[in-house]
Amino acid sequence: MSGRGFRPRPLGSIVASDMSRSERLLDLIQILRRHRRPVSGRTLAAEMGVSIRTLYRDIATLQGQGAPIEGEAGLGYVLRPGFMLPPLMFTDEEIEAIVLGSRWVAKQPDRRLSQAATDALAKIAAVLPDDLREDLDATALLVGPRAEPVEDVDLGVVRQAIRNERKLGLLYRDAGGVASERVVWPFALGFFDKVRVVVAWCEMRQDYRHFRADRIAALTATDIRYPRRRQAMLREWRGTLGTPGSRAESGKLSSGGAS
Amino acid sequence: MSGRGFRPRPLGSIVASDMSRSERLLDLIQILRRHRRPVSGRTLAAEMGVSIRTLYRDIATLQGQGAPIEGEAGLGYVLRPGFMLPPLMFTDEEIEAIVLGSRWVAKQPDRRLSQAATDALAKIAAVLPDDLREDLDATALLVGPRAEPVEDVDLGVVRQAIRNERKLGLLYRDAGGVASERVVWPFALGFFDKVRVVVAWCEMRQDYRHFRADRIAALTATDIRYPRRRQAMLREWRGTLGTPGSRAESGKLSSGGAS
DNA sequence: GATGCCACTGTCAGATTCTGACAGCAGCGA
DNA sequence: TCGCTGCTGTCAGAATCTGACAGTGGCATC
Repeated sequence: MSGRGFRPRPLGSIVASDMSRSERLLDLIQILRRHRRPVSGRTLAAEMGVSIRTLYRDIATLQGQGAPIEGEAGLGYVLRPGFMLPPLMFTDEEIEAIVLGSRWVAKQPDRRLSQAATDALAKIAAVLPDDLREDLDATALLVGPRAEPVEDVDLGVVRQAIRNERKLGLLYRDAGGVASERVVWPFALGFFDKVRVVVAWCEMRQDYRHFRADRIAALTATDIRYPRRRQAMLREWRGTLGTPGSRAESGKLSSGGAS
Repeated sequence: MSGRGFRPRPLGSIVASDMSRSERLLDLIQILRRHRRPVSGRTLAAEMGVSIRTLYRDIATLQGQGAPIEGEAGLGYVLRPGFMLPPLMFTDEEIEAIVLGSRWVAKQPDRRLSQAATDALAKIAAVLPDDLREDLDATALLVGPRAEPVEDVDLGVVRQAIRNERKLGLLYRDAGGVASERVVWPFALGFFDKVRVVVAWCEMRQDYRHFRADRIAALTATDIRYPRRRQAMLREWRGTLGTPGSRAESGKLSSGGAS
């Protein structure tokens, strides 16, 4: 009668029977993620209903696992950005999909992301049984060279700006080769036709524009917060697209670029 | 001193300190994966150096986790195809790469794989903290409609044939629309220019050929094992490609298709 | 239908592990 | 110096896990 299909739990539990320890470890990470500033061990212990001694033990265990938790005396604990995926059950095809997708990303022009995909693949491959890995080599094969064109700008800057809702200075060269300098409010970083595309509100045009990453000549990060919420702009922008259809990432872009 | 970076272990250990139970559970899955036919509980127990009673408890626990283990009296235990990923530590960018890649796969023509990617994404999303999920919605955005053309054939048949090294009957329509019937030895399923491509040895041409999935009119699975090893053919085929370069999935295909 | 094999459950004492409390050291900023 | 905090050692009691034993029911073979 039991377990058919995987049912995710609100907070990952590693093993059903040991409700306490393993599950608590996952919870601890979630709690740490919630706090941006350092949290004292005592606070964490209280939040988990456990003694401080145990908390220290738990942290040590997690660090032994590779969790990037840093503790500094007088301050507290911080979790370096990152995330620990709890154990997940995947079908062969789902793993195939993930591996194939990651291999595709690894071949994309976005250098940081490409590297990240390679790293992720290595981590996944390290825990896969040999036979499955061999299957994947044959079946999740990607043919074709790395996608051109490689952009020179550091898209990490864009990601940062999006995450923190900051204005961004842009030196852009449009399809005709005409250069322009703009200040934009970036809120999404998309893929279109093998190119990464920054989607933003353009202060100059007073409208939504998208910018092909390979045509961006220079980026200037700023500390200036733009006045709107990222999510709201994303929704609004989606509304302006032709396809109203599916909820997540449908739509199309005109072929040109910013004007 | 402690944990910087994640170091994968040969066999996943969930929690360093409880060397015994949680780690044993992962091992058990690995052992089950190795055996294709049913294994008796006693065998498993012996292989793990544990009593039968404990083995039953472990199996129950795993099933509670969602592991697709099936036991039948008089036979033994079998693990339905699938794999349980142990807890893995990913950076934000690595998760972004995985999600982006999976979203890309979800938009590909291969229906089964597309569905698998969607399922995998749902599982991952279910365990991600909200803020990270929001970041990903903006930053791992995929723009553009589902890739055309959608093939009609069931590529699952091809996967099966590759996995078991069986011959495959093919009704193929080439670029000029000319139909032909062939028997091929499939050994890889690749991606090229938005189309899935079956790579195989063609008995008719006595050479390696690739077949665009959208031009395959019909597939016939057989039980006839082809005389060579999949891996060897894959290596050989790679050798025939222009690019000798990187080890994994480089190379290019001529634009045509099979002839 | 008798027999053998096997999956599964209940129970219970002993082994193992985890936990909390107490004590103590070290780093850091006020 | 003081206060706050991270971090370690130790140890007894609590919680959990484990193995042994007993018993039920399904299935195929003799």
